[in-house]
Order: sequence, then C-alpha cells, then structure tokens
Amino acid sequence: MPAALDATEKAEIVSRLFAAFRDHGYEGASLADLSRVTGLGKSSLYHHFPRGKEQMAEVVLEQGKAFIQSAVADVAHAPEPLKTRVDKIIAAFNALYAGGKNPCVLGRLSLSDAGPEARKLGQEIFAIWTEAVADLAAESGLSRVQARQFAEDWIARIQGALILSASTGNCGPFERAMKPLSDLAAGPASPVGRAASKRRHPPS
Amino acid sequence: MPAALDATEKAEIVSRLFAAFRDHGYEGASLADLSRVTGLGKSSLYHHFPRGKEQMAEVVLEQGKAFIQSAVADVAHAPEPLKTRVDKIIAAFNALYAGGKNPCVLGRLSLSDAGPEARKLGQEIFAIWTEAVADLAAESGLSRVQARQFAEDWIARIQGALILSASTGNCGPFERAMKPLSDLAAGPASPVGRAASKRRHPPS
DNA sequence: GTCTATAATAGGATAGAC
DNA sequence: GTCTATCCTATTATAGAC
Repeated sequence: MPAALDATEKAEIVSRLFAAFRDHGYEGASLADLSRVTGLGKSSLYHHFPRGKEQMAEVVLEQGKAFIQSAVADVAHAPEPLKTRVDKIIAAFNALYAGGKNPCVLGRLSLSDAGPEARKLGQEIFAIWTEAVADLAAESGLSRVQARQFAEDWIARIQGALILSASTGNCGPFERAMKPLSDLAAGPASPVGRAASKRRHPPS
Repeated sequence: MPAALDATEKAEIVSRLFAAFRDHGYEGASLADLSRVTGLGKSSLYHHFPRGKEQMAEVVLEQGKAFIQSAVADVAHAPEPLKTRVDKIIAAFNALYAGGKNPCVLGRLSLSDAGPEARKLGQEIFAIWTEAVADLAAESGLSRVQARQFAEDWIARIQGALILSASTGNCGPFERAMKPLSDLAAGPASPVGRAASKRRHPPS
C-alpha cells in the first residue's frame, strides 16, 4: 500500500491499461478487466481517473502520442544519418507491435466510441506520425506531395497488416511493410509496396 | 406483420445488421441497437437468430464471405479480359466501402471477441480474398510467391486505409490503394504502393 | 490511496400472449 | 413472427470506512 503513486508506478498502470485497450478494444475492456490488469480496485481506478473509462482511454492515447513524438518525430529530426534514424524508427515499431503480433491501440480506439477527446487525440497522433514520416520521405528525395502520400500509405499498410496478422497469425505483411521506410535510406525512392522486379512471363 | 419472412426480407435484415456491426463493432452494437436498426423487437431477433448476437455476427460474416466469393473470387476467374475483371473488382470495393467512407466489417469483427465461429469465418474470408487476388497477380506475370505477397499487402493496405479515413476523414489512402490492382492489368507489374517515379534531388 | 459494499443502469436473453 | 413484460447478470459508477 504505497503512500503516494510516484511517476514510475503511474506509468506502469497506464502501460497496463494500454495493453488492455490494445487487446480488447474500448468497449471490450470492462472496468473489471482494467481493475484486474492494474491490480487496483475499481474505486482506486476512479481515484486516479475520475472520469472513468473514457479518461483511461484518453490517458492511453496520450501515451501513444508521446511514443510517436519521441520514437518517431523526434528521431526523424535528430542530427544523425538518415539510415540511422530510419533504423531506429523501424526498431521502435517492431518493439511496439511485437513484430506484428500486437494490435495497434490507436487503430482500435480510433474506431471505437471512446468520446470526442479520444477521437481528437487519435487524429493528432496520426497527424504527427504522418508529418514525421513525410519529412523523412521528402529528405530522401520525394516531392512534398509524394512524401505525404508515402507517409499516409505506409501508415495505412502497417495498420492493415496488424489486422491481418491478428486474424490469420501471419506476420509477413507486417514485416514487409517495414521495407519501404527502410528503403528510403538506401538508394532510389522505393514505393510503399514491395518492388515487383521479376516477371515470369511478359504481359501479352 | 408479414406472415413469413421471405428471402428478400431476410436479406434486408442481415444487411442492416451488417451496417450496425460495421459502424459500431461487435461489442459496440447492443441488442437495443440491432433491434432498432432492423425494426424488430428483441424477441423477434431471437426467433431468427436463436444463439443471439454471436449468431448475428456470424450471419453478417457469412454475407461478407458471399460478397468476396461472388464479387472477387468468381469475377477473378471469369472468362473475361484481365482489365475487365480487375475493374469490376475495384468497382465492387468502391461500392462496399463507399469510396473509403465505410469501415470494414471484416476488419472490425476479426479483432473483436465474437466467438470462435466468427473468428474462423474471418480467416476464411481473408483466405478466399487473398487467393483470388493472388491468382490475378500471378496471371499478370508475378511468381506464385510474389503474387501471394502482392495480395496480402494489397488487402492490408486497404484495411489500414479504411482505419485512417475513419479517423481522419481523408479517403486519399483508400483511393490510392486501388491503384496496384488496377495496374495489374496495365503494363509491367506495379508494386502495392504508388510508384515513386520522380525524385526532386538524387540521393547523395 | 485503497478497500468493501452498494447503488443504478444497461446488456443479453427468455416466457408466454397474440 | 411479433409483441410486452420480465429475468438475470455484467457494467459503470459512487459511498464511506480504513
């Protein structure tokens, strides 16, 4: 029974809420679930989050926003070689999504009915994510419009790959989805999709 | 008060359940919601679907499976020019997803906790969808392995684009996601992503 | 800050009349 | 086949002791 909840403990609680919403969605995660995973009674949860489940979802999205800011946006603009920054970002996503085995809490909460504040946060996160990746793409030589489309398409592909692997267990789409970003730092701009180099037979 | 529910009326009910699950997810669509959108009392719903909400989700997925079978798989193997088949499939998805404005009921129900039968149905639908698209890609000249990856990556990109547009309102990612399939029928195999043709400045 | 206990309501599901 | 009425449980949320 800790007298006060220090920053570390608070972060641990939010991290467990994060995993619960990620794995079960907003409507699918009940207060009983959230109580169990955090080890706190319902009343204690309400002590920390007076507005209840909705606020818990918002705090989880705040953590997601902080992740994108620090592990993507800040890294993208760091004074390091492009390849280094790109590799760091890919490593961060590989960890966050466990190589494709974890769903995306942002994708799930964005669709669910978690209230207007959560909605706004989701949009902000996608915006920060998109801008950061677009900056990398532009740096690698794409026009501003192309870079923005590259970013949107790359993020979309990741989100969809996580749905597929959650349903089918196949992480291949997620692994391949990392490649276009990786290719930004290596040679001519590659498209979001895998380069289709070899044809078995030419089109008639 | 119709004496019996003919096939048309049944299809109409399933169609409305489809829209409800698509827009609110499995956990997010309450029996009260489903009762309202179908115009049937709860008891009437249980008359048609004795196993309740879970069965309703399964029936909705059956409809999704039928859609993929008829509008994608059957079309893909029809005796028509490749371009014709591809255009028909794209038109079908444009209608299903309203140009990117509708979420994907398959993507939503696949993640939710709608029971083992629904899970299995989701996997089957993704499998049929993947095989059909892979056949088209192989026909256009890709190797079997490349064709399967093309299909997985294309489907992932669509699923993710629908999440993005649901959150941000931007349908651009969905519209661009259609292009790789369209390109299958026009010239050399294009990748899943947009071809990054022009560089503003060559990589150093 | 955490707990037990409890309210208040919504959710899924059923009974039985018509 | 549909309805009204009801049941039971889970869910969100609060009260108040410690």
